[in-house]
Amino acid sequence: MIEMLDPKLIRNNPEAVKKGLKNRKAEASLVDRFLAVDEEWRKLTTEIDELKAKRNKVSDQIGEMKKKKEKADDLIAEMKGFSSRIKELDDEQRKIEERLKAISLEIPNLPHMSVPVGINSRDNLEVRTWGKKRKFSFKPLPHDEIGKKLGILNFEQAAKISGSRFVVYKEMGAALERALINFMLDLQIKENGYTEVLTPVMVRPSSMLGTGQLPKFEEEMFRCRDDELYLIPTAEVPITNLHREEILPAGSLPIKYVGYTPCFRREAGSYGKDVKGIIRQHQFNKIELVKFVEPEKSYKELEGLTLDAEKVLQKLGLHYRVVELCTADLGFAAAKTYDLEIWFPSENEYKEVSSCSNYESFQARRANIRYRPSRDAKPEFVHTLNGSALAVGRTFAAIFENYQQKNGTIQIPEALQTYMGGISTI
RNA sequence: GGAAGGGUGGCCGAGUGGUUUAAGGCGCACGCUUGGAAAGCGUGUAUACGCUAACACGUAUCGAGAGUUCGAAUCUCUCCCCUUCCGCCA
Repeated sequence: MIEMLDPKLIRNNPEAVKKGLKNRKAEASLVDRFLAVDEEWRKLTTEIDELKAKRNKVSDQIGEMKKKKEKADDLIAEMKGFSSRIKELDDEQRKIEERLKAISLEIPNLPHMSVPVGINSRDNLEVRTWGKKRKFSFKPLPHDEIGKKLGILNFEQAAKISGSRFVVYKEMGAALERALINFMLDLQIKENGYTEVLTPVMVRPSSMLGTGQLPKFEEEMFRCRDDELYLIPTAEVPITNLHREEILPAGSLPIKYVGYTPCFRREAGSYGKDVKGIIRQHQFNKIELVKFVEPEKSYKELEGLTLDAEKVLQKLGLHYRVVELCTADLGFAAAKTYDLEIWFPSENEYKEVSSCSNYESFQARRANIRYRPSRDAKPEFVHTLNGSALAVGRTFAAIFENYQQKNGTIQIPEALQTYMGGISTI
């Protein structure tokens, strides 16, 4: 049965779990509801197990007697109807399990003890910045206007072929997007030791369950009409599911993947938000880092993963800040999250280009991903982490804004020039 | 789109109602043997849950679910998945 949190943790430390839930503004009474149903389930399970033990024993006896050509009619008569009683209890048990599962699915992950307690996103903590805001001798334009003027971003044609929240990249715009993808991939593969994967972008419902998009966030995803397939909202889904239902052998951790995929999001409920430009699109490109690690190392690995993502911004020379999300702003499955935010001069605002999270065993439980600590040891759940490195479209927009010149051209960051055929200006 | 075949332990693979508490093999671990190794021989080798201080014990799991039966890997039904061939196609 899928458990979101370790049931033993809830049984043994209900007060600690409640406190964690309160801190992230989740319903703490979930704990008491869970414990009540859990108790019911365990009582019934013990009873059922005893009945089944008797059934198995008597059936064996009957088999033994038949083998010896003895009459077993009395025993068979005695057992008539026995299984139907078991079946009734089995049905009851199944109903209880469904209730237990429904409650479990509602329980979010617990914040790590290092996460600052807060009541909303204003309590997020800026942990460091890199670089400085550029000083402009002219009024910086928003990225979409720059793109339109240069004729390399076209929103009208995108709307014609696909509707709002889509964009067509042209000429050096398309080339820049492509350069960013290759640059980001190469960096993680060659310098940070990640294994490259190129996965399907359409997945089954079972994969969406594995990483937690289903059942809660169904309305956020695009689904095929005639096939049971969803378009992925992030590469986290196919990559984390690579090892679903597996027991990874001792010594195989950490496993580090980097993958490029387009991502698809319906953005239901975001009407009116980020309507201009390419900040919030139904389809966007993203490079994703995913790690499978040993539990005791996962927080060290989170720091490393965040630095791996930051390195992209540093090489591109983009000023950014690292924000640690407070308990109230954490995503449903995350225990701790750092966001990377780039400064956008046209709005004098920082925008998220990466979110790096430690899920601890939360996803591993759902997706049943385990490992062996040593050769003969019992399997344990891995810890999973992932982070964007980076959202390509937003990085593209940030380059437009931060590298724009007074004459309307855009400088290409040095690190990208070899990926752009050596040119230095658009 | 059409047709066929198949899902059994870490892997291969037997198994059509009761010593199958899943044969046998491979792999792996330990031991015996050896100067050392190989071979050979022997022993062991799933997961989850419950109950336990622990050992032990119990229950479930042969793709999933339901049915028949005292008893199902095995019989019946429904579904899922995989493979192959034909057709179409980048």
